Amino acid sequence: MGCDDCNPQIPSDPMPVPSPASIGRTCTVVWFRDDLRISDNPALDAAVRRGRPVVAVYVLDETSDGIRPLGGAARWWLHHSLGRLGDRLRELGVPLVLRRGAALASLTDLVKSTGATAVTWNRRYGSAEIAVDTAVKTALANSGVQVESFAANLLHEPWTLKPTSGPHYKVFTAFWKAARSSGPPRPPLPTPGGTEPADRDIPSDALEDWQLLPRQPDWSTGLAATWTPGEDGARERLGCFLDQDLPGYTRLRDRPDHAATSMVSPHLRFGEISPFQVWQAALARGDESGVDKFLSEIGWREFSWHLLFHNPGLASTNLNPRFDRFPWRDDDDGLDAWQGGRTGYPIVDAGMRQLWTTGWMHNRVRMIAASFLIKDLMIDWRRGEAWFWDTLVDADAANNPASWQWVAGSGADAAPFFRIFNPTLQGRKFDPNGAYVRRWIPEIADLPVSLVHEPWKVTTGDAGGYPAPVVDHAVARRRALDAFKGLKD
DNA sequence: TTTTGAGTTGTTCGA
DNA sequence: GTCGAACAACTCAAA
Repeated sequence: MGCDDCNPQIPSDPMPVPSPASIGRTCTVVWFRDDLRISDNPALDAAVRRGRPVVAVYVLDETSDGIRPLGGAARWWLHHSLGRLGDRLRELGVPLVLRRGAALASLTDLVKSTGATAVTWNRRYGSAEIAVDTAVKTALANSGVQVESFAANLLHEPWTLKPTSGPHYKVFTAFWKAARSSGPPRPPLPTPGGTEPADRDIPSDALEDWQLLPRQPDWSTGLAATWTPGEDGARERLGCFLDQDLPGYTRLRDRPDHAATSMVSPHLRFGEISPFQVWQAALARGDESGVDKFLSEIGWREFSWHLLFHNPGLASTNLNPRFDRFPWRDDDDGLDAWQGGRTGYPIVDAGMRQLWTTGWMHNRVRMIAASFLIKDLMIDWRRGEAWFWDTLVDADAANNPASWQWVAGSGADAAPFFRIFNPTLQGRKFDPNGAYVRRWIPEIADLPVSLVHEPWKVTTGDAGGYPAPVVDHAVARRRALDAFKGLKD
């Protein structure tokens, strides 16, 4: 992504200063979740400030009620991110303990065995996660352990922004206006210094034993070539974006044939960088054009979490119940073609292949691919959401379903029903030379620009075996419009 | 309480 | 080739 030749202007962290070891003192446990960073981490900061040895723990919880299992791409990312986090914590004198199982049992066991007198963590906002955290807090408090939680992963706690009427914001513009006028986000916390070394013999799972990495087949080669999970990779990615691409962001952000977007989404997803850090770094670029546009993307992330907090069923239930009557088609062949990048529409297929290879898809192409599944194939948005959940490295519990519902028209502030993307026009408009589709679809790499987004018009030869369109867009569009008409009362 | 303006990302058709 | 209107109504948020 052209990041080798730039120097991020974000200062690197100071070296930790170890304190003298002490024996027999109580420790503080920091429970890491979607906040795999040591800088601007309020829970870690508070634990270090207590002046006792600190023990970090990550719990792979696949059993607690309602916790959504991680997708395959996310498991790959988690493995590498935990590895990096462990390294950085070790430099601070903090061991990272890995436990697998229900969070409640894992935490109470760890607290008991270490004799910890306090536990800290940064808040989560999904309903199942909140239920787990509440149960853990109650159990620990009942046994005399001090528990403290912090705001770390959103600029605004979801219950703090409220419209003058109604329970919560449902329109982005109003939400973001209120957010921005509520005062500037706090500055990021500095990286903590060293702590008293903790006992290193606390039993921990081995990361390898969790088997988060794909085997037989190992499909992660493209992911490894694209990403550097971890706090350092996050800082470098953001720095490169701000230095190189922010000035042209407004103009080029919709162009998948340019690397003009930040690609910090997976780092934010795993909390390797905080929105407070992103905010401060972007604003430090002064009033460069593109800053507000970029910050509003952070705003959409905030809005999605706001929606999830107030609508726990976001990933499974139409926000607009009228869509419960929508006549979704049961089309396994269509779904298969879409997932495999074989719909016959180059811009859709290029996106789906980019997703499969790298765990990421350009935002503009996500909209086109989602619109195609929902409107051209009339396949339930939940099927698409599930696929993205499994294959995206940046899928989070709020952004992914909120965005799918937005495209479907069933969500908050949603696209109007008549907005049906024409994959040919979108391809011509946002990939005018065809560089993006050629990169991901070698079958059509040699077609002239005039045909590269409409390979079915090729009369000589067979476009290298590239499939014919699975549906005729004009026909499919008509069909979708008729279906939407049926939703009226 | 009522009113009013507005609402991320588009396409097609006809003049 | 360009441009404006139509495409549905509805809900939200603030005055």
